[in-house]
Amino acid sequence: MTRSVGGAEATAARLRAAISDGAYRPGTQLSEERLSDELGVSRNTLREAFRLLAQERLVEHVFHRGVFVRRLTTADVTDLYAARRVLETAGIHACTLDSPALTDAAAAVEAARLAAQDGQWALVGTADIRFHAALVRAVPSERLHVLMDSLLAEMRLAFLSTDDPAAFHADFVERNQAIVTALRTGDRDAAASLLGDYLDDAERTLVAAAGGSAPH
Amino acid sequence: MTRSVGGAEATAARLRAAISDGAYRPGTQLSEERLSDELGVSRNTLREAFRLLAQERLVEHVFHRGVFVRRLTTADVTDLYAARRVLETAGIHACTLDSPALTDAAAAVEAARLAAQDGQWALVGTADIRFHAALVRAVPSERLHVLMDSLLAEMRLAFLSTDDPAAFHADFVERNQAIVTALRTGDRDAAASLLGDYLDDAERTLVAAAGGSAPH
DNA sequence: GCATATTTGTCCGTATGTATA
DNA sequence: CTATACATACGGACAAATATG
Repeated sequence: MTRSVGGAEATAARLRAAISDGAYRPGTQLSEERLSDELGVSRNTLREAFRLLAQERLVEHVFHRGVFVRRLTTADVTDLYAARRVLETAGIHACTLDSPALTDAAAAVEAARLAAQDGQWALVGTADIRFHAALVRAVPSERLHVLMDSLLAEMRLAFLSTDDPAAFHADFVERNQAIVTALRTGDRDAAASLLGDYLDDAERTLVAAAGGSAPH
Repeated sequence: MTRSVGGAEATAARLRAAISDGAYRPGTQLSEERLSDELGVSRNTLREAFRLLAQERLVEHVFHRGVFVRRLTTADVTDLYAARRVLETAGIHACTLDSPALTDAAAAVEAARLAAQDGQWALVGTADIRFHAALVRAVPSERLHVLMDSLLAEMRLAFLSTDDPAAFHADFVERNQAIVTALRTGDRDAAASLLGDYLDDAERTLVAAAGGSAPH
């Protein structure tokens, strides 16, 4: 289904990219009038785009006050990782040797490794995210896949809070590789254990980083 | 001109209830002009309500054709149960003896039993749904709770396809009780096993019921 | 295949209520 | 308390796509 260039979907995509890139920092207000003028769309269309982004929890809709780029609290980070543990662990246990999810996960690790060699840190981060999304793909439920994509989009907000988002991802390339290796030998319990450690460490790092930013 | 009772949120709530009650059968189109006149809200407000319901997957938005009450395919039912298995199993394993989730689940079973004695089958269905929602509450992630609520709202569409939605829920009251008993003795593996059987049987029943309805 | 009517998509202007300065 | 800014909702208008004859 193709949308017009000025449609709500396209507007949401532009804002999504801008937020992920850090152009609009967490906490900044997205004024309807200013943005509708800036992006060349009507207020109604912009409001529809806001609704899409609010659904993804990238922006926060405060009643009668406006729309703001979401600022994650430590509670948000904890919540996100609790959800990821459930989904990714289920993915590990549903992952068979011939599962396309395993192939995709392995490909993501390889892409991350190559990007790291070239110093393309943004690509490393994207590949890291793709790896975790691939794990959940082993569970045969598109609804869970959609949720996982949403959680990972929200994670990008957390990454923005770290001093060095690139280094954050780079540290985990080898650990992703270890998970793939365990899955390839059919040792799902070992893979689940490695994943659990991964998530614990990543959560600790991000909670520490988010601790500095005061809520609202 | 009748004064509108409320905004988009209230309009969505009214439509949600009407759909769950079967007033609008799956597949029927929800005309903008007719409904905005019927509910006493403007077209813009109604469209806003449609977006909320589409987000919950209760209605389907076809570009330039309109909004329809969602008609679940067998693939949808399978997908829903795959997602429920992941979430509810995680809830079982996160459920401790002093967990509020266990208390809520037990209360839901008791409410279902009382309603069944009085022949209040609609209440039995509501309590059954509340039981499964309670299980997932043991997982400390609000994002998963929201997803579970969304999945259960979608499940109501599947229940509408059964010949006798009331009997469907009534059959499972005792099995819910058995799960609670297992959890109270701390035997989470037994509870998970009982839950797995429950979900398998329920899925089979609904897939058989949904098999008759052909997709548009 | 074509012309028509109907329905949806988008945008505008305005009025009202609410929160903030 | 007043003034400002903003979100919410309404009604109308026209464009675009679809359905119908």
